[in-house]
Amino acid sequence: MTDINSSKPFSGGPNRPRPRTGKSGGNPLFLREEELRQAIEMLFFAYRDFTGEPDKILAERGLGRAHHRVIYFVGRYPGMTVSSLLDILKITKQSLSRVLSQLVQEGYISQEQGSVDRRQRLLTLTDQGHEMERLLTETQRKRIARAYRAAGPEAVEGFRAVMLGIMSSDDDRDRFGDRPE
Amino acid sequence: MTDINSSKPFSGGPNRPRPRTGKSGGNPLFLREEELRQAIEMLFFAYRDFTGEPDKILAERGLGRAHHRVIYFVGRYPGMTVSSLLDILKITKQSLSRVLSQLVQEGYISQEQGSVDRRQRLLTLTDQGHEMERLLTETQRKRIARAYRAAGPEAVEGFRAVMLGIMSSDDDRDRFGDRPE
DNA sequence: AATTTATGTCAGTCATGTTGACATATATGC
DNA sequence: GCATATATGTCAACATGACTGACATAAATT
Repeated sequence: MTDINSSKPFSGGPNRPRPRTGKSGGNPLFLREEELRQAIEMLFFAYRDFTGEPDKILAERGLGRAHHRVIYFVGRYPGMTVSSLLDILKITKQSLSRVLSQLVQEGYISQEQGSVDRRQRLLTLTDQGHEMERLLTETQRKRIARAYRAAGPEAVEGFRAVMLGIMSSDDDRDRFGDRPE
Repeated sequence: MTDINSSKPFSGGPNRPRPRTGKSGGNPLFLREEELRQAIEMLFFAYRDFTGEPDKILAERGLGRAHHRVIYFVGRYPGMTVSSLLDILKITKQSLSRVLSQLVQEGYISQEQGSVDRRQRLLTLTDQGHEMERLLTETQRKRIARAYRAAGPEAVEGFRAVMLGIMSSDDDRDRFGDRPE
């Protein structure tokens, strides 16, 4: 076999596998089922590619996706507390601890005692942290910008509405309450 | 402190962290930056919740998210080959191998020698595999259905357009070429 | 007959998540 | 002031799922 087809799965030929759709032709549920499955797959493919570039950059520096998340959200909410971060990421304190202390140690994040509640360690990015944040987020911002531009403003509204609907909690939806006017 | 606020990060008070937006007020790039960051975060929150329920079900049965992906795509493309699966998942052969052989051993997936190319192992779900696939996918289908219903058909079109734009490769976009009419 | 392809496997490593227990400092309620 | 709750950190042990690199086999292709 030449390699003409090898990079394209299911690229043709009599034995090309076809999606299994469960119900048969005229059933009105058929389309709905197919539509929903496509959404499931789109989420998988889009998220896989969305995280791919930052993952590469991180790996070159001995960091992982978990570090990216922490850097991202600390950059987004400067002075946030550890518990806020735990609420957002929905991982355990121990999982965060490992990642966070590494980031502090390697100079990406600085901790400062809270003035109101002195038990809190308020988290902020160092200059190095900001630089890394920009480097990582830039790839994702470009990707989204490209998709938004290609799809148009109405599509963007639709995308946002569906994404909000997919989330489980109102608390998370509320983060997006203030639309950019 | 009472727990009135503890479940809602940033729920108020003078010290509530605010998003850092980089550029200042009147800059037209400001809104764009905020809009793009919201998209980045929506992808994170939506995907986190989207995978949460299946992950729980899987964990109860000693399986993980990787098993779900394999079960899902084999259910979707019955008779698919191992290399097709590798192309879709974009993981290494070794990573897939462990997951796949466990699924075969535990009776979720059966392998059959290809008739055209006898090197191939064509993958299909067993009855038990189908049952598991339904169990797992049902939670995600319901979630998407709810989001689609709430957002409306135009929003769904927009969602699809943006998701396609986020993907890296035309090969993946092509999977969604045949719209449900 | 030589090469390529499809698949499988072994050994080792790393990142990231988990649970459960325990420790410390600080804040809050009575 | 004392008891309790909260915010944070830390230890040990473990599982999953990704990786690399090397090697093996059978079948297809050239």
